[in-house]
Amino acid sequence: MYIDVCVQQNFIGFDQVYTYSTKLGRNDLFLGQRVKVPFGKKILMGIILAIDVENTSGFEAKEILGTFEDQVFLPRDLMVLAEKMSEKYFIGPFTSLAYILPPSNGQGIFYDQGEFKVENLPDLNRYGYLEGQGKNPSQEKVLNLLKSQGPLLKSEILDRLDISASPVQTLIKNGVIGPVKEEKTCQPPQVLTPDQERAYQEFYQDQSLETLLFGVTGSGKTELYLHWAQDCIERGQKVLIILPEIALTPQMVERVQARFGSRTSVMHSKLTDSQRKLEWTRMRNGQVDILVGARSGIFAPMENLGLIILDEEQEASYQYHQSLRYDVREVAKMRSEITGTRLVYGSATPEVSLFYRAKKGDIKLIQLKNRIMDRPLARVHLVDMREELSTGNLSILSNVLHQKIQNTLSRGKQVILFLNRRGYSNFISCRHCGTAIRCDSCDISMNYHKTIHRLRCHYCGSTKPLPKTCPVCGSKLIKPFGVGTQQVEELVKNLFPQAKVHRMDRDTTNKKETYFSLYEDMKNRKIDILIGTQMLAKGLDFEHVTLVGILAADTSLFISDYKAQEQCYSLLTQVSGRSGRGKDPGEVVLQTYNPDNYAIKTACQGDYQDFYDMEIKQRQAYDYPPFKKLISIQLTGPDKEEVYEATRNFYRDLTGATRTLHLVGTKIIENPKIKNKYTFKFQLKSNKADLALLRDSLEWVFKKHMKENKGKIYIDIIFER
DNA sequence: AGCACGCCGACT
DNA sequence: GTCGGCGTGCTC
Repeated sequence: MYIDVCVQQNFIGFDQVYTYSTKLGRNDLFLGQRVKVPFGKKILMGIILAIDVENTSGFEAKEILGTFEDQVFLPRDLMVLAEKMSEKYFIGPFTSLAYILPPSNGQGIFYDQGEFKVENLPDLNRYGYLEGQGKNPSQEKVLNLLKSQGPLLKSEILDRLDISASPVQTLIKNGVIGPVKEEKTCQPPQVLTPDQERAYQEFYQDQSLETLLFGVTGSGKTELYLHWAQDCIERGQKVLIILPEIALTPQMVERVQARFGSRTSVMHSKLTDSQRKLEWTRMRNGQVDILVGARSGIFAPMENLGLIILDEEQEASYQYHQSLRYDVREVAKMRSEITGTRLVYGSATPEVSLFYRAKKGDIKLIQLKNRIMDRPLARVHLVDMREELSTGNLSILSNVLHQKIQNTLSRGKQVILFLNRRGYSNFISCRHCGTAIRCDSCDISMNYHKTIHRLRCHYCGSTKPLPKTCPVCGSKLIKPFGVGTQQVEELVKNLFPQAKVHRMDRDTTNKKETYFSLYEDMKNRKIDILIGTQMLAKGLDFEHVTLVGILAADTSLFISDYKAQEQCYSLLTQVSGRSGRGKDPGEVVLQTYNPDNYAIKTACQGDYQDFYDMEIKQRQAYDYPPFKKLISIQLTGPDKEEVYEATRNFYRDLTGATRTLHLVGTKIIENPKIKNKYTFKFQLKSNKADLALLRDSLEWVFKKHMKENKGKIYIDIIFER
C-alpha cells in the first residue's frame, strides 16, 4: 500500500508531498501520524497526509521504516485546513501543518484507546469537601479552604496554603475530600439591553456562514459573544473566541472563565510549551467547551465546532506579515467553510473591504447602535499643532491638553497619554550635514533611549552608543529630534510633579508580571497619568479614566500603504474609547498637524459611516481593494544585486505568463534593509475575474524561482485584503 | 540544506 | 598509493 507523506526538512524547497510504501495495514495508520522515513541518505520524521493512494510520482516508492510511539491525531478538518493553507499561501505541506501541530510537533502526546495523554499529565480534577474531619492542623487548613472556596485543583490548594502535598493526599485516601464533577457555579449571563437583544435575535434569523457584528466601542459586543457561545455549548458544540494578543487581558479572561468555569481554555503567547501541550490535549479530549485565544487559537483541535468569533477583525496583527505567513481572518473563514461553522467578525471599525461586502449583502451585517447605559462617546477636542507652534508653544503638549490634564487631576481622575513612538527621541541627526544615525544591519534610523543612554534599532533591537560628533562630517551639532514616550514621561513628570506617572510600552512592559502590575496599579488608582503606545489601545477598561490625550494623531498616516487611512481611523477610535468607560463622561484631546485629513476628522466625530463613505470613494478612484485585487510580491536575500536581479526576472516571467490578463504592475521599489537582508518589491492590480488564472501563473513562476534560487532568496506573495 | 560521490593535486 | 579539498547532484 502507498501513503502520502510530508517530511520535516530544514530546506523549504523539499517541503512537498512524497509517496512511500508500507506493509502496515489501514488499521495501523491514520492521518497526521508521525512516521520514520528514509529520505535520500538521511532518516527523517514525516507525517501521513493520505492513506492508500496511487503512486503517481514517477519515482519508485521507498518503504517507511516505522511509526513513532507518541502520536498526534488531528481532527479531520484541521488536516483539510492544512492542505488548503498550503495551496493558498504557496507553502509546503509540512510548513503548513507545523502551524497546526502542538509544540515539538506533538512529541510526547500519546494516543491510547480513544483518549489522548500527555506524559506526566497533571491531575485536572477539582477536589471538594465530601465528609469527615481533618486529623491534624494541616488537614484542617485544607478542609477550611475547600469549604470556603469550593472545589479546587490540587495545585491551587498547594498554591494557597503553606503545606506539603501529603496532607492533601491523605485526605483523598481517607475519602474526606474527592474529585467533584460540577465545579464552581457559573455566573449567569447578563440581561441584554434592547439593542443587544435585537442583535442577538437577528443572528438567528438565518444561517449565514459569515456575520459582521459592527458596534461602537462600549456597545457590549463581548456580552453578545458570550450569549451566542452559551447557546452553542447548550447544543453540545464547541466555541472559539479569537482576540488580538493585547486584548487578551486578565479582565477578558476572568469574564469568560466566570461564565463557563473550568471548561474554558486560554491560549496566548506567554504559555510555555508544556502548558500549551496540556491545553491542546484537554481540547482534543473534549474537556473544553470554549477557547479564548490569540491568533494561533484558530487551530484549536476541537471537534464539533459550533461557532467561531474573531474579535477586532481589522487588526493588523491578524494579517500576513514577517512573522505570520498566513492571514488569521482568511484561515478562520476556511475553517468555517470546511466544517460549516458560523463565523462572526466583531469590530467597531471594520476593515473597509469587509464592510463593503457586508453592505452589498455578501455577508450578514448586524449593527449595535447604542452604547450600554446610553453612555455618550467621549467628547473630542481637535487641536491644530501648527497653530500651537505659531503662537509660540513648542512643547508636545498643547495648551488645551495641559489645562485639561490639570483639571482632570484636580478632580481625582486618571489620564492616559498616547504616543505611537517608543524611546526618548525618534532619531539623531546632524544639523550640519543632515546625516541621521542608522543601524548597522538595518537601513533604518535609530531611536535614542535615555534609560540605557544608547541608540536602539526598533527593527532588530541592536544598540550602540550615542556618538558625540557626526560620523560623516565630524560636526558637534548632532542632536536628537522627534519626541518618544520616554521624553513625554520626563516632560509630564516635570510639569505635574505631584502626579504619579507611569509609562507603558515594549521597553517597560516586556514581562507578563509588569503588564499585570501596571494594570492593577492603574485599576487601584496608584497611577494618575499613564503614558503609552499601541499597547494601551485595546481591551483595557479603567472606569476612572476621563481624559485621553493623543499627542500625535498623524504618526500612523505616514506609512505608505493604501490602508494608512483606515488604520489611523481605527487606532484613533480605539484610543479614544479608553476615555469615559465609567459613570463620568470622558474627554479626548487629539493633537495633529493634519486637521483636514478625513480619517482624523471623522475619527473626531466618531462616525465610521462618514469615514467609510469617503474612503470607499478613494479606493474606487485609485483601483484599490475591494474593487481590484492587490498582490504584493517581495523578494528578500543577503545580496542586494542578486535580489534585485531575481526580482526583475520574477517580474519578467510573470508578465510573460500572464500576457492575456489585464494586469497593472507597479515599478520595482527597494524596501529598507532589515537585519542585513535586502528586499525589493512590486505590486499587481488585477480584476477579480482574472484572479484564478493569475494564481496559477504566480504559483508556476514562484516554484520555478524557488528552485533557481535554491533557498538563497525568500519570496513573499501577499494577497492584500 | 546537507550529504555523498568523484575528480584532482599533494603528501607519506 | 591515499588523504582531503571542493564542485556537483540528488532527495519519493
